[in-house]
Amino acid sequence: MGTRERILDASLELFNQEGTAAISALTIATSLGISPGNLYYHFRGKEEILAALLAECDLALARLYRRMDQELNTPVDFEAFLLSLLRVGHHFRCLFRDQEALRFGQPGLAQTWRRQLRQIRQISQLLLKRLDRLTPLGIPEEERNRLADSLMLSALASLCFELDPERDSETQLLLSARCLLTLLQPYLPEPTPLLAQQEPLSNH
Amino acid sequence: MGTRERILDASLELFNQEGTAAISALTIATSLGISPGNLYYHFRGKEEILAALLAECDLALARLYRRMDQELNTPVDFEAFLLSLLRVGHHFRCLFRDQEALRFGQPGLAQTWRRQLRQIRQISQLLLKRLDRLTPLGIPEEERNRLADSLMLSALASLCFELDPERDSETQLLLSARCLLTLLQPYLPEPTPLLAQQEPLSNH
Amino acid sequence: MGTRERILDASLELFNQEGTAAISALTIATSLGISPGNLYYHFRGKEEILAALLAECDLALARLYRRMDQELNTPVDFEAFLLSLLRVGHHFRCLFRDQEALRFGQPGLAQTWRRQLRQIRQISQLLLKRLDRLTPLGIPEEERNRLADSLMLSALASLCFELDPERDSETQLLLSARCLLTLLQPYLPEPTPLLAQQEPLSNH
Amino acid sequence: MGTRERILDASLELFNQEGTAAISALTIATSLGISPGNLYYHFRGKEEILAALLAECDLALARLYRRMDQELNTPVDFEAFLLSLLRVGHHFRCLFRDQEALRFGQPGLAQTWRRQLRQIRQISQLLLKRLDRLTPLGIPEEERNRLADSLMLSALASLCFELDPERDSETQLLLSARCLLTLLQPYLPEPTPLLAQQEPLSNH
DNA sequence: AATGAATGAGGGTTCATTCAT
DNA sequence: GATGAATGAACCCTCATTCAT
Repeated sequence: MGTRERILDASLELFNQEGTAAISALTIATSLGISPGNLYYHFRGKEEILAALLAECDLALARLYRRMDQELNTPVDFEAFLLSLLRVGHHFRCLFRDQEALRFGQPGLAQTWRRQLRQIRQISQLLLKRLDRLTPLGIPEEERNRLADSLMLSALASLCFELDPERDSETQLLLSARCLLTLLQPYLPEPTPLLAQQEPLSNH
Repeated sequence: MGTRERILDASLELFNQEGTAAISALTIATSLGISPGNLYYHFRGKEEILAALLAECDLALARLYRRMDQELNTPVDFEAFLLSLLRVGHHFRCLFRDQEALRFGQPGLAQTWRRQLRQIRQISQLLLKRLDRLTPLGIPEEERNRLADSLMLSALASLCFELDPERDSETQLLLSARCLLTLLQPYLPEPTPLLAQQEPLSNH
Repeated sequence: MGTRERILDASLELFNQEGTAAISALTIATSLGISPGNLYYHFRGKEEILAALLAECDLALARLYRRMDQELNTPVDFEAFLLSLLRVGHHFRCLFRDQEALRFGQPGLAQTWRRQLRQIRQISQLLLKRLDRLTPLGIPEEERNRLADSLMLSALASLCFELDPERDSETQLLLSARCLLTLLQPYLPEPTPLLAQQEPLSNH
Repeated sequence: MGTRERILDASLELFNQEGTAAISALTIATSLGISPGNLYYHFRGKEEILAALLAECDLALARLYRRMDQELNTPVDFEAFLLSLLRVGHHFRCLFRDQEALRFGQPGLAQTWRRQLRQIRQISQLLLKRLDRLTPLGIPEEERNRLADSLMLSALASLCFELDPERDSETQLLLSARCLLTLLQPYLPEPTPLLAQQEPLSNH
């Protein structure tokens, strides 16, 4: 694996663990056993690393969105997608937690970030539109979009705030997904499989 | 107004505007026209200021919660409370946006922050419990709590992410409230007044 | 003496001795026994120190110019002025030697520098105009101005290049002054006192 | 053209444009489209490039000096030589502008530089000696040498300071030459052709 | 209460230079 | 001859924090 990729991986790991503010360029370099000069040979600084991670996240979401367009054919697929989305979000969770660095850093970075947020919003609205076609939700478009926004916000917040920090991350993801499905529950004809499960999440 | 209070006010203002990371102790002191030494006479550092703001937020929420216990008697009151909560959150929005400083700063601060998050979660669950008594939601307690979590997460996220950054903050608050009420809509016998309004938010 | 002044003095000393490029902010601070932070408390960086030195040089020349306007009444005064000018230039010689830092540094610094050069040019032209009134040089204004430019250039170059580096600086100044007066010799009715001296400069 | 020559040419170009301090080895390599390793294959560093340029300048001046010895037969030739000298100086102007790098760099470089300055001084003195033979200047040798020094200093300074930065470089050279000839004017029996011209430099 | 000069650790960044390929 | 990743020293600068006054 090339040095560039190793830097990105290590950075994401460290950023997720300790927050972007707490991690200096030197910390990243040291954790990889490379010199600071080498790190700056590959990235012009911490912000450029963040930008690269943002681009990676962007790409992962775009890829997921394209698959959604093709493969979302049953309500069960919907749940799978929700989990996939949450998984991507969790993988890049430092990006969602560190609003400040993204909003008040380089102007270019802030702009990219806003674009990405808009994209996420669109994905969530299109997701519900798709679901509406599979099993009509029985609400006007405007209300459906508000519902999509709420879902997105809940999802983003679950990445930021970790309601149950003591659980392992996989369980957290499932709990988050459950929470989101609960919001959709009233509009669906029957309970989703995930919600119907008998407490599989508590035996950890 | 005492210097201590002026420092807290100015800090909150600056933190909200530019993020806690971008604001140094000197910046705060300069913006107030006082010396850095004087700032350190009142607070041992930036983190202590954050801790004080956290305590203020805590207090405001506790006060609100006590009022809720007494005054939440009709579904209409519920909306008012939601807005009040959002307003408090918006006033202290830097606290919700800067997860990193709170989670990875002084251990004491991180602990206080986690306690506060738990308190907010409790408030939201009690809020729904109250609402359930006023107009039965028709769902089991567990589902109601998940719903409360989702509401809370959406609310927190709306403080962090600003879906419509071009709108003024009052409108943003109303839009957030609408989003949250949409989530409750299926469980309520009739549309809430806020949702029933004919597009009052667009003519600004 | 205040720290600010001590920094300027030490910087000028070091810049003159080893060149501005070779002297880092840390070197200056260390030579004064103060911390780098303290240096940056007084000046935002090396360029700001250079700018302050430039302003000091500017002031010294302006003061000299005002005196010239009042006190230049005999050809003998002229010589004294020439020496005073050379002395000021020698005191700030690093400014004349390090064209690059001044021309390619901060735009503001470069502009100030160009203004100063224009001022020096004016002083030299006014100096000759004055001299012309005291003892007519017998040449048209245009030629007189070219002569003034040549004098100025010779003077600047003598600050930059040190033709006799092994001599002490006072002797160098006198030799420079002699060189400049030689240029004026053909236009003056009688030898200037400095030129008439019988080799006083060689017995060192 | 070999890589070595291309490096020297590009370096001189960049050094003249932006100053030697502002140009790093990487900048030179990049401007040529070669790798930094390749640059270091040809030169051990920036200082060695400067040394090579210094040697080139040395060679150009020595060649000119030899020609002078043979071809300077009329006062008109004198003007031509002056211009040739100025042209060489202008071509290598970065060397004269960046005293600091040359004086405070490698000891070997500084020594070479001092030798070169002495050579230039000799050339200027021999130039005047030659001129004296063609048209007697009527001054003792000592005064003639001081005159030669002044001429040299003016010439060097005109390379460093650019009195009229807005003019193109060819015009600047002609103006410099005029300035220098003005200094000789009183000693010459008749106006030199360049000075006799009716303002040919202003209609550009 | 308040000042403001001073500290020093640490972060970001550059760059001359090397070396395996 | 040439590449380009890698090194490490040094530099510039910020900032939380202290302390004599």
